[in-house]
Amino acid sequence: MKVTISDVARLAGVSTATVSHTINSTRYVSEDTKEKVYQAIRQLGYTPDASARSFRTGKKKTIGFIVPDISNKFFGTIIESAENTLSAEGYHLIIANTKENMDREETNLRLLTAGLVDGLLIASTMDDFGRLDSLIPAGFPVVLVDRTFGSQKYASVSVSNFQSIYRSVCRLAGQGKRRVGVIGGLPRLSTTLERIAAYRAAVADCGLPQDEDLIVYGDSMEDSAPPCLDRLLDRGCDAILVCQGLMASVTIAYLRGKGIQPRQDLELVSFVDYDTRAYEFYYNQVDRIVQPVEELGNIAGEQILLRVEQPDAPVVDRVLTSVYYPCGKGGA
Amino acid sequence: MKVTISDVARLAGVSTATVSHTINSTRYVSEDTKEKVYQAIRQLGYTPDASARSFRTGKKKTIGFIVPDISNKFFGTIIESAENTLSAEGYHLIIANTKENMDREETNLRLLTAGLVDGLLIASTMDDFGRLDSLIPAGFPVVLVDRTFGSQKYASVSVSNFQSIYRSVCRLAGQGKRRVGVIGGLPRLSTTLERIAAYRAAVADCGLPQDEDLIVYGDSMEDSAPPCLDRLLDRGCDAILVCQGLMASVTIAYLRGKGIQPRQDLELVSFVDYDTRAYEFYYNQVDRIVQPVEELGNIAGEQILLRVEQPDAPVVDRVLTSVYYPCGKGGA
DNA sequence: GTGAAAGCGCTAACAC
DNA sequence: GTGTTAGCGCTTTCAC
Repeated sequence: MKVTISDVARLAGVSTATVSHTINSTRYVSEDTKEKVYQAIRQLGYTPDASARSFRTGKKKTIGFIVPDISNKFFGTIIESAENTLSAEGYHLIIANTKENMDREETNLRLLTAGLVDGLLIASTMDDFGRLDSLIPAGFPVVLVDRTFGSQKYASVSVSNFQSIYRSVCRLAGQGKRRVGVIGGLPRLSTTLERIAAYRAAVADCGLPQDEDLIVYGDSMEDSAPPCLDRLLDRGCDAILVCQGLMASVTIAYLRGKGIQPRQDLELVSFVDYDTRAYEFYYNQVDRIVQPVEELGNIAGEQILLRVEQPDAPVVDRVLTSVYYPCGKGGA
Repeated sequence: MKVTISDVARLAGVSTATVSHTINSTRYVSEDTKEKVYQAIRQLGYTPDASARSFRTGKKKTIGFIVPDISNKFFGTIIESAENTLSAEGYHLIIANTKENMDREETNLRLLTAGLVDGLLIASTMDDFGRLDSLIPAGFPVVLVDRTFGSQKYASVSVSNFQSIYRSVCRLAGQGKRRVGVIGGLPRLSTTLERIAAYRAAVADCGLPQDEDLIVYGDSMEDSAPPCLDRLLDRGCDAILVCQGLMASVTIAYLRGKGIQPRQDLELVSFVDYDTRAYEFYYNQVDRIVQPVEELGNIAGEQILLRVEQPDAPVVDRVLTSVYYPCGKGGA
């Protein structure tokens, strides 16, 4: 049957306390005793039971991550770097996929906060901060990732694209483009709001026509890109800004399929969520906005660990910035 | 402080046993009593503690998934569909990323089997079945996903690409292509072995030159595609088969960047791991081999649940098949 | 139809 | 430097 700490204690001729302390290095144990304990552990093939341990200590050594779309490489990469940081500290990651669905997010929040995890990373798809907030028990360690809300209640890590987008539009204007269309993600997301705001500001400042028809929204999933693009092409754009990585890569493929050459026929500014090297050939005819995806995940991991271990640490709002690479140039 | 089952029992004027049975519908409770219990639960905002429960019952309602590369959309999609199946049954998913590193896989196996999860999905990067096997406690529920080993010891779900690859090569030969190059993933993986075997068989059967220089291997990660491709181009291929989705999409981008038109300058057969619709324009000049990725994930989820709930269920080896779509045609 | 109470395996306060 | 033991919150057997 299952080998317990008492079995080990008995065989080693010591108390369970000593075995526990030996395993956890939590008080002094003489070399001799240690040796006896480890010997017994090996002999019995003992592994401490994780459930019993977390039950006893209240720590699960597990962080939950509520993600809108795991199959999106953007989130896949964030998860990867967060998991990296967490596993280095002995934490595990539980993934919950919401598919941009608020009810699924609600269900997952309820389940995960019920003693399953020590803390939560949330890339929320909620439109209403109140709804999110009401689902989080008081004092529960939370870090908002990528998508934020105005409130200072929870720590957050996000990327500001205002400057990148603003510059990209100005540069298009400087090249003589007049009708600059924009494709955004889900309209309710903080990321989309900021991006569209930057676009509007630049369009106004550069004296471009402020035509609401030039702004179209997708649902942040792949399939929504082609219809968005078709609408903008119908409306006679001479440049298009695609504000979401997944939709951007689909857009480029779609354009090429239609025989429309980026750069020659249409100026394109595209979000790139991936490691740029492998894809440089794919994006070589478009202006790129590159988000620091891995850094986002790393910081998210660090921040949630901090909050789990020091719940009273000051709430920080970390805002990273994306980099704008005009086509043909190397730097920003 | 924390609200426990005793608090609820006290307020409802019943025993903890009754509260437990009410919550879990595990023995008859009168309507009246039920009402009192639920009332107390609501009033106190009680949530049963998941750790205590799993400690007591030994069931964690959690499955672990050991993945080689979360940021690869292929695995992202498998995770997504597996999580879907699991969450419908109240299970959670813990992700461990190995980055195709055997030592990381070993560490994760040790951690996850130590009472953290009820069962394990493994897309192993191991070259040696013995090493994997020795890390899994006897009787632990395991399902091998995508990558298998000859042994019948564990249940598995995988995709056979033999037929697709064989046909694609024959078709290239039929079009008069002679020097067909192939790019494989990590040589040690069962998936790579089968794919290269299919290639060899077809090359031999079709009477094409059997030149070992036409077979190159990457590491199943993005960055390895361009050098592989350069080597094959140097060796004068008139057709190339890319046997891994991530490397395939990079290959296409790379070719286009070099001004080499698939179809015109070079025939291309490419693995496509994604939902085909959104990307059809990207792949419209290449022959495609499409794996049933979502189905793989769904079945993986079902199988591990089966094994967790009935450890003595017969060990099955589910082999799905990919579909070959010659360029320009709709069906297989 | 419901209650009393044992105990899952571990940690940590207290005792020596 | 090490042992004794209470008890974490829950499920479940046994009893009535």
